[in-house]
Amino acid sequence: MVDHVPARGMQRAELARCAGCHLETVRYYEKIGMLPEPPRTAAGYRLYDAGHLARLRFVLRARELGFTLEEIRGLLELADHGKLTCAEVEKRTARHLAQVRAKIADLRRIEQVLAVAAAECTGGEVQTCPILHALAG
Amino acid sequence: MVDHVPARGMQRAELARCAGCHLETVRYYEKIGMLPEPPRTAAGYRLYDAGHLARLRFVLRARELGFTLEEIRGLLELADHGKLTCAEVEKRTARHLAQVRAKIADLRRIEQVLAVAAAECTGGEVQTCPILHALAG
DNA sequence: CTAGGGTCCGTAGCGACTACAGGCTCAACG
DNA sequence: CGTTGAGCCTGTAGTCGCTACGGACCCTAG
Repeated sequence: MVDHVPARGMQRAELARCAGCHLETVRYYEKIGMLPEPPRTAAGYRLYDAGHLARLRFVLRARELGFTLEEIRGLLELADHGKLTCAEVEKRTARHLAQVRAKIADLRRIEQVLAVAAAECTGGEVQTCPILHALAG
Repeated sequence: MVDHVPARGMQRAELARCAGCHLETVRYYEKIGMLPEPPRTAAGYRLYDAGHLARLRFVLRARELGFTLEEIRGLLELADHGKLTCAEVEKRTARHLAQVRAKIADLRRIEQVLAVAAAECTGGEVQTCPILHALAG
């Protein structure tokens, strides 16, 4: 019985499936240096192990949390060079959190404008439509 | 004394300045059909009037409110074909508002994860860093 | 008459993928 | 053993909404 997440010998499709990402994303991350180049079979097929999977999962999770690939690259480089300190991670997280909060504030303003305009809409004439009025600024 | 927003004869830079967008955005919108092609001088310079300005402002405002250019194109087409009804505008706005709210919900989840992890961080060992723990999923 | 700005055009770049074309390899089935 | 179909390989182009750039005109002031 094969392990659910085999430690070595995964091909690209299996790695993607285990990590829950698109097949081509794996190759893309390799191309831009987010994943190391894996060893290959004689025929040139990539062979991934659990280390690759962990790294890919880290990248994907950080993406889910809204970090850019450049920010993630920074975190990975810290780790790769043994310079990873909790304080540094916290600093970068705080910066990112501020960006997330700014974005939320933006969207809430947008939501307000749209919701107010929609609520005012009485299905009347186009000329007096509050939504179009909001859109016209 | 020239009018602050001259009704005709604006060049591209002036239109962009009046609308508050980047110079090149004007040309881009024309290229993708969001703005009509304006008349030209003998030398080929574009000449915009108040109608162009109003349309450009509409597009920019809708962009600020998070509509995609395709969505805006749809609204403009309704208007251009005289099929613009308040009910239809309301329907599209409601759809967009739902997307905005979904995005806010996404970001709030992200904010929660990051804030909780950051609050738990005690500056301890990297191996136990709650932020990296959150990032590892 | 020349210098400087503004305008013209097409094209390339960003970020983060996704999709495709054309060719190889591999496992299974007849 | 041959064929078929799936999976893998590569490079390239497309997405969205701009922004930037290069090289050629044009227009005005000094």
